[in-house]
Amino acid sequence: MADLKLPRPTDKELEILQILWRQGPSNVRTVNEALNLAKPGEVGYTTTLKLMQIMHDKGLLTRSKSGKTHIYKTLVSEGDAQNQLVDKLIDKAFQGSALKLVMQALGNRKSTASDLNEIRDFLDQLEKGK
Amino acid sequence: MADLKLPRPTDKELEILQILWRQGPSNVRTVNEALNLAKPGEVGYTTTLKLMQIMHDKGLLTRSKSGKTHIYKTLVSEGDAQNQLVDKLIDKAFQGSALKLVMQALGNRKSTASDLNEIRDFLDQLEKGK
DNA sequence: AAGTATATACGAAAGTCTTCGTAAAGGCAA
DNA sequence: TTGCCTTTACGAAGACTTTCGTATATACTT
Repeated sequence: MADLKLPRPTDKELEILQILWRQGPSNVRTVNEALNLAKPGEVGYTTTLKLMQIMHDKGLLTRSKSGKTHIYKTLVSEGDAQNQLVDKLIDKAFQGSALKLVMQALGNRKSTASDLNEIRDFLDQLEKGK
Repeated sequence: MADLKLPRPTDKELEILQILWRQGPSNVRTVNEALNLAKPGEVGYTTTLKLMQIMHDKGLLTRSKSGKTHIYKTLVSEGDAQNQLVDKLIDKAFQGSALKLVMQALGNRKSTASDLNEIRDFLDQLEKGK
């Protein structure tokens, strides 16, 4: 899967990627339905089609023909995409400091005690793993 | 300062905000110079001017005349902006889970031991503060 | 075969972001 | 005053995103 760069994943592109990550390879219709379920405003079928065609042109998706329809698959893993987005945010808004982002993310919203404990465990594992 | 919504802070807008957060109230020339210092590609003076005018129109900046020039100030605090960006990222890419974002941010880049300890302390404070 | 439903392809419009050229206004110097 | 330098204002171009209408192809049904 590796290191494909999503140059500037747009909002809609991200939504479509999310759907494909969850549903696995899908045709346009399925994606369009999921898109409309998630959000209030309707999105036309051809709009979704066009978006996915563009993503295919950009190399974000592959497709294969199954009968008359195309089945699309993502070429980026969710983790890779998340990492790139986090990197970008750290760079653009947190002076390159992951620590600052983490503190901001934790500080300004309510976390449950079990969430906090989960992070503690995670920190322990990180240090062990060295 | 409070809760002004930056609707979709663009890359350049963010850069300009960063500069204003660091330098404090500034005129266009100063901001333009800082912009060009930070990055390789030149940005024309009128480009910077236009961007700041638009940000003023959008309500992101105020300005006051000092002699012939305008002095611009931000209307959003850095913390507020960071929070909005983090919220958006959590929503768009981490299924609304701050925990997931934090783990991803910590897991996939190297953190120093003192960073990790700082986070532990921070977690302790969070729990105490309840 | 004809008709219907579903898919794809294409092109274009509207909106936004970034860029800059050019013109106009204000102040300073000779 | 005349001319130069700095600043602002305006407008428009080019790129990109999202949207959809329309046309064309492909299959299924009767």
